Amino acid sequence: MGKKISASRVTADDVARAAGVSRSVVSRTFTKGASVSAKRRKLVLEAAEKLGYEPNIAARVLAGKASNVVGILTGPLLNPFLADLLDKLSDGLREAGFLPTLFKVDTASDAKSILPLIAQYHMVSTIVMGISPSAQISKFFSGQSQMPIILNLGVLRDVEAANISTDHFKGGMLAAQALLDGGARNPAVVTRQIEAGIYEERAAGFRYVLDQAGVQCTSLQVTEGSYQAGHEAMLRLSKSEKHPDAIFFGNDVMALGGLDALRIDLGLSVPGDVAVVGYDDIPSAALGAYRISTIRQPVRKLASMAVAAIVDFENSGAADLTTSMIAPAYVPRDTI
Amino acid sequence: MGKKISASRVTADDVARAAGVSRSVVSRTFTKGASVSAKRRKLVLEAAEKLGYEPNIAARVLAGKASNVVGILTGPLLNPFLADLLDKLSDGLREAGFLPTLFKVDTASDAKSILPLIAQYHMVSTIVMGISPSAQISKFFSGQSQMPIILNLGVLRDVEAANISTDHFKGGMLAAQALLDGGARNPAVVTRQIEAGIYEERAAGFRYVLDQAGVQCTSLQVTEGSYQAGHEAMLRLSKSEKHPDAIFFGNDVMALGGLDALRIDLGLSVPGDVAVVGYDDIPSAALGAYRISTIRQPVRKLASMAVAAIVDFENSGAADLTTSMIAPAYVPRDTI
DNA sequence: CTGAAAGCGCTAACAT
DNA sequence: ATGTTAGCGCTTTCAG
Repeated sequence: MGKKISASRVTADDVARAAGVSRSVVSRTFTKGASVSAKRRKLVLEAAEKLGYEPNIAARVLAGKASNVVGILTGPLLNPFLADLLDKLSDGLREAGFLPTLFKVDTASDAKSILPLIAQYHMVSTIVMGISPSAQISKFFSGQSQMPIILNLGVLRDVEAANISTDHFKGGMLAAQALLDGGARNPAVVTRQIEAGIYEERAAGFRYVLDQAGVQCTSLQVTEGSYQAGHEAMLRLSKSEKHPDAIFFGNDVMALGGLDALRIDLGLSVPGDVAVVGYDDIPSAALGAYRISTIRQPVRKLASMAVAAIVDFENSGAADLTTSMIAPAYVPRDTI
Repeated sequence: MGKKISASRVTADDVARAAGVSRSVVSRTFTKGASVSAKRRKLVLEAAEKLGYEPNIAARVLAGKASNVVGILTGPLLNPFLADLLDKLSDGLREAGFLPTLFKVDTASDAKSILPLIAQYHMVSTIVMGISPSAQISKFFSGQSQMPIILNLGVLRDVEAANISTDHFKGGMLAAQALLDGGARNPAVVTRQIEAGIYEERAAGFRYVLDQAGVQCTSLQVTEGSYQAGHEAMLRLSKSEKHPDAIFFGNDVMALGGLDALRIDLGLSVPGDVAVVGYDDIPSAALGAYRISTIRQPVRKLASMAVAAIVDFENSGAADLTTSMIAPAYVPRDTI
């Protein structure tokens, strides 16, 4: 019990000695674009292989090479949309040669305590997603020599960072149009209250199209984006004076809860009695028993743009703090 | 466009100068358990605060301090169970002062290419989860001076690593017992074929209890653990000679697909005509339209034990390569 | 308790 | 193309 693990590490000097060359040659061998004769390179590679040498990143970074680690400050991974985004992000980052390190927090206020930590690691970039970037975070960014990226948090005016996001206003518009096309006369929208205005943007786009069409809209705001919250919101909505015949849920998880309330608790038919649209297009939205019509976020595009921004930053040395809004798409299924 | 970001960093020397002390004092101030007079400590802290100093981790590690980064080699995060596990793991790791960095791969063979990368970072530990630890990975571990942890991959004989897992055999037993208690006469099990034997362990436990009870069991193996796979498996099962009246799906996602096949495609009632048990207890299993009876994996426990193992390793300097199997629990819902 | 000095392993001029 | 040298920012003896 308690197996001792060999702690000795093989250094470039060891390899140099074994290969009968200087340390520089070893370093160059492992630096792409450096000049080493084929003969010595082979010598070094063989020695390295035999000794099991791997360059020490800490030393490399300290010696002035850019670190290739990018921080990901994310909200709860129980959120299927975030998990998906993280998945795509790690793929993209890895392909581009970056190493994602995770700072997961449950609330925006948790994030504060993590900021100093992030600073210590001299990341190339840190990507913020799934939590509202408070003033605190914004201020932190402006003091760092790294590329700050805010991912999918909608329109943000006060943050100095590259802002890459789904166009949530547009998403809301698509939802409204779909519902209208489906014959909605009395729509409602349930949004979630969070610092970042993404749910509000969705709702605003929704109402905008409705206004244009001269249709009134009921709004309901809940504090969580959960199944429970969607369920309760639906029940509450059904008790209001004007029974809505079409509901736009701010995300799919809430739509799931709302649908169950509608069909199981209220005994209504969807889309017969009430039409429903969700948002995100998480896997559960496609489940046979739900098949929720929803607004699909461009996860892959979001991820690849974030990676591209970091690559650009490395090449140019300057952060391009542009805002990019990517249009989502309507996915028709069986709830409209 | 293209905002230049200030690249200058504040070093311990800067702080020392500003505080009128030597660099050593600054270092000690930031090393817990070092001796610095209250007066100078205050001086240093103030100067550090004013200049926005954060110790450079790369330098610290290079100078001999243990790195606090632990690698997580994980399978696809689209797997809700893995996402959940990762979520809990990052929380635990952070509380214990570790920094999780992510190596996400889609298949076990992808993992090979990542191994050298992991070596470069001199992690304290790396945790493998959601992919089958091939011989390649095993061999890699044995050469490293870090704590290797295999998380939730079942019984593994050939790997030199701490093995922390749900007791999948036990899980299978629970599933069988539940189905038997529900009156199953003609059960079936659908497992997934992967290198690591976890699905096979579940099925083995399942069959073991059935054998004891003198009940025959149909087995079906699929290549993916997806909704689609579960759906197709169910359809196939229904066409076989002996129509099963109880199905154990190797995971909840497959159970979801199977349930839809049962109710929507086959027009059968669950649990009236056929009983179903899943495995994992992912959020979707609890959805109103499904409410799958399932075997819940001890995610929190899994995560905390992994963290504890790393903490132990840091304290003792020796890796405790014990195998720990944690019992899952049966969660009765509406499909039995 | 404090400061001086010696590295940790690597890269990047700088001379060959 | 190669070797030599000087750091990167920090921790840690070692004297004082």
